Amino acid sequence: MPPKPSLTPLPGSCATCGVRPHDLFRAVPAEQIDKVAATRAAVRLARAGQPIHDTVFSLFAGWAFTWRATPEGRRQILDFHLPGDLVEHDEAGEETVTALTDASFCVLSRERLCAFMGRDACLAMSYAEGLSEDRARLRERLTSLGRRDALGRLAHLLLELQGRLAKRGTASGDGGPLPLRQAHLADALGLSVEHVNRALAQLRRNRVALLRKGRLEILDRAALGALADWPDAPAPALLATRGRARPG
Amino acid sequence: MPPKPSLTPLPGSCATCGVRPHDLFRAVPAEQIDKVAATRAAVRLARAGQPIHDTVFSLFAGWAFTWRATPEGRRQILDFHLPGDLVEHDEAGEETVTALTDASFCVLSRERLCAFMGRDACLAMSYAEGLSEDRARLRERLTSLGRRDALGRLAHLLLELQGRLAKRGTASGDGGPLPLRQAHLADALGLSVEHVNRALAQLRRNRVALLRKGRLEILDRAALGALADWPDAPAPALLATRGRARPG
DNA sequence: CGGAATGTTGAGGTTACTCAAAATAAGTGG
DNA sequence: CCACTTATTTTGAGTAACCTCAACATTCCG
Repeated sequence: MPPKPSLTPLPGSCATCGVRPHDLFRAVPAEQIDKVAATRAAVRLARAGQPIHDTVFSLFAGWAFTWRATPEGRRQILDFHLPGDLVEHDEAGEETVTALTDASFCVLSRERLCAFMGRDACLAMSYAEGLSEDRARLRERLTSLGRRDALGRLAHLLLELQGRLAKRGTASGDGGPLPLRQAHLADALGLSVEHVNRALAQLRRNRVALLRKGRLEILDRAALGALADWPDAPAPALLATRGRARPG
Repeated sequence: MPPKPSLTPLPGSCATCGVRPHDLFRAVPAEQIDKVAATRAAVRLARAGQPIHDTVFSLFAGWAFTWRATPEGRRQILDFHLPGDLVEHDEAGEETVTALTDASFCVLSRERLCAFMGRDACLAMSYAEGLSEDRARLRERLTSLGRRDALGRLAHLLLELQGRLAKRGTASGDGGPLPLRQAHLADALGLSVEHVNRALAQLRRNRVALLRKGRLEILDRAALGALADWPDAPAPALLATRGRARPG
């Protein structure tokens, strides 16, 4: 028997590539598609859980994530990558990229890409735009880890991912595919797996959101948004149980 | 009597600007300096603690920081800005920029800057490089807030800032100017002021680092690095007191 | 069917928070 | 330079959120 066939069809030519409208090359006019194709060094496939060593690639199908290990064997997930995302990392650096699901991607030549960007300022700006979005996302996350409690962090991340999926047409308003294990959530949110589990249970119990079998179902978007925004102020008791009641 | 004179001399022409070697325009050749000057809409000065409403500017002297407010009146500091940094933000967005010290800066015209970058791919790449550094810094911070304890977060931030200063020649290996209040540290690290104070006290007590009167003095760089890297593993008991001793 | 990975639940401990107050330092007007 | 006010730092006591450890249940997959 041949190896299990990929669940994700391989990308065809750049001209017909389904994710191109959302990726780095979205601004490149049709007649220059061949230049895009020229930056492509290879098309590759990674199984779920496998590290990806290529230092520049454009994700075509599947999810990936970038993380950093701690000496104690823990990890901090720095970002999740969805189809269409450009992913970059130094081979030398402390950061690692791992496939979250089976994933296929186009490996790009850093040299050729840089050369292309050096000539085409629009492409360079499109690249900058992507970096700027990354930064905005990281700033949101930083705010989460710094000033939101477990429930707020979780709600915020769920909404972030749902929003990114929706932008690609992969998710509707009330849910979408979300192939994360609770361990991934924990490592992205700076929490323990057990605590994430309890927070998810709370969302489930209160019919706010449901995560199971790789799908997220948002049952009460307003409540989820209120939690994500911030623990207390904007949410007028949409959830009964936010920890035990305050003494005062 | 005229208003208290600024402590920071105003920038002269772009050609002789002291921070240009470290800023966005570092790659612009000498004969095109006039184009740089053309993107400059104004030179302005902000007093310590004042908000800066300009949406694109290049910091010339002094410090600033970008932060986000929570409905409860708390804040998360997202980044600190040093001389030479390009600072951007949406006026509409949730983020605010505030001068940390008295600061002078060149306000840039977003239109003219974009036009310049649209023509000059090198400038666009230089801009992208800055964004990439921002992202790397934010990733480090995210790791701090997610997986490091208070002492680790503090050590890491102090080293980060010291490193950035050193790159500009403003700090030496064993210290430099650091005009932050403990409240800024707390809001950047996701801690309470009191806890930051205790952590600083511990660094002081153990002769690792000293922060007072707007200056940081690093007494034991190795120990500080060990703390920053991660709580336990790489640090062979350089500090006696890391919380109370473990029972086991 | 059996093993491994993942999810769930409980008990007890630790870090960091909150509240409160005192001690310093930094400004300000006289 | 001093009296006064205000901001910042420091210390303490009690508490809450989250963690760790340890089982156990469940799902996944060969």
